[in-house]
Amino acid sequence: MVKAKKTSEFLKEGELADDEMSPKNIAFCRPLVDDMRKRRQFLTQHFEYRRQAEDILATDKMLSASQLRQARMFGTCAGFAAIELCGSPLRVTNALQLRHRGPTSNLVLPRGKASHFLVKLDAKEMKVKDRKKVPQIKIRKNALEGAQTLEWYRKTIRPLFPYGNEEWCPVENPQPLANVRFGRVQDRSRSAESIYFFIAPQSGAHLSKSLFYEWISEASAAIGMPMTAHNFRHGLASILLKRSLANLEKVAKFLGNTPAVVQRNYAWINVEAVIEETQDEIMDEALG
DNA sequence: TTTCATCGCCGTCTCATCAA
DNA sequence: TTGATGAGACGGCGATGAAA
Repeated sequence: MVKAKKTSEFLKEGELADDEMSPKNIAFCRPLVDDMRKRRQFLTQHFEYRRQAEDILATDKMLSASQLRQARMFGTCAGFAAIELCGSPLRVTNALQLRHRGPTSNLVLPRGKASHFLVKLDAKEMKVKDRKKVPQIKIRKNALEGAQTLEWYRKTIRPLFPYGNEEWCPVENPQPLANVRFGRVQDRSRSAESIYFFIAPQSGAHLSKSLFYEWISEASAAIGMPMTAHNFRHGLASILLKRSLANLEKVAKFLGNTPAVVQRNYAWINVEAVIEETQDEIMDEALG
């Protein structure tokens, strides 16, 4: 094996990739740390997804199947991005499997005086099994509109899914998609609302990761920031580390990774940041 | 034809185990 | 106690087939 590593280009590349972020991900993150405009676009992309969905829904006419798909896609991406950017960059499967109903619910909706959403992941659902590393995550109502976007998703987009509205969810013989619009087809004798916050278009199960990857790829490209779902984690970590190397521990906790892993993945930022911080220290010494 | 679910492959990451 | 290693889980993504 050692010999093979010395001779095989493929294995050499694999060994290298194991130690650092992939070139593709670095290519995505670099503009975020270098370009203020890109950074702001990344951090507020949920607004743009929401605007796209609202544009599609701004009609009194029945939606076509394609328009319905687009509205669901942009709306779901807005909700997902709000969780990642205004709450915590959860792993994709954890976010897609959030449940706000039922005995295993792990997403608490705003109620009473509380205006925030609360994510309460169990250690069993996390890649990191250490319970101490699984904090509760508040998604607050503030200027970044995390909670507002989730509330909008819940009230406007989620009911566009067959199992997204308890007042008219079909249990058997689902209505044609064309009729699934703002609850126009109602059957109060039926109630099978999905327990999942993000719902699969054709069942009451959670939105599948493959379909979501397709949606986020398409939606992000449409707003001029092509990315994958996992790029939320990479992007946020890169931005925070670029601000200061002292954020290393903070970023590790934020991502649910170990500091060693963060240091290894974002070494390319560290090198540049170390040089810049050192230059600043020299300038401080020189100019007092 | 379009949309979506499922499957599978490869890379990445965490964790448990073991040797130094 | 620390570092190396391998197993297993998860992320990323394409291929394929079923259903509308």
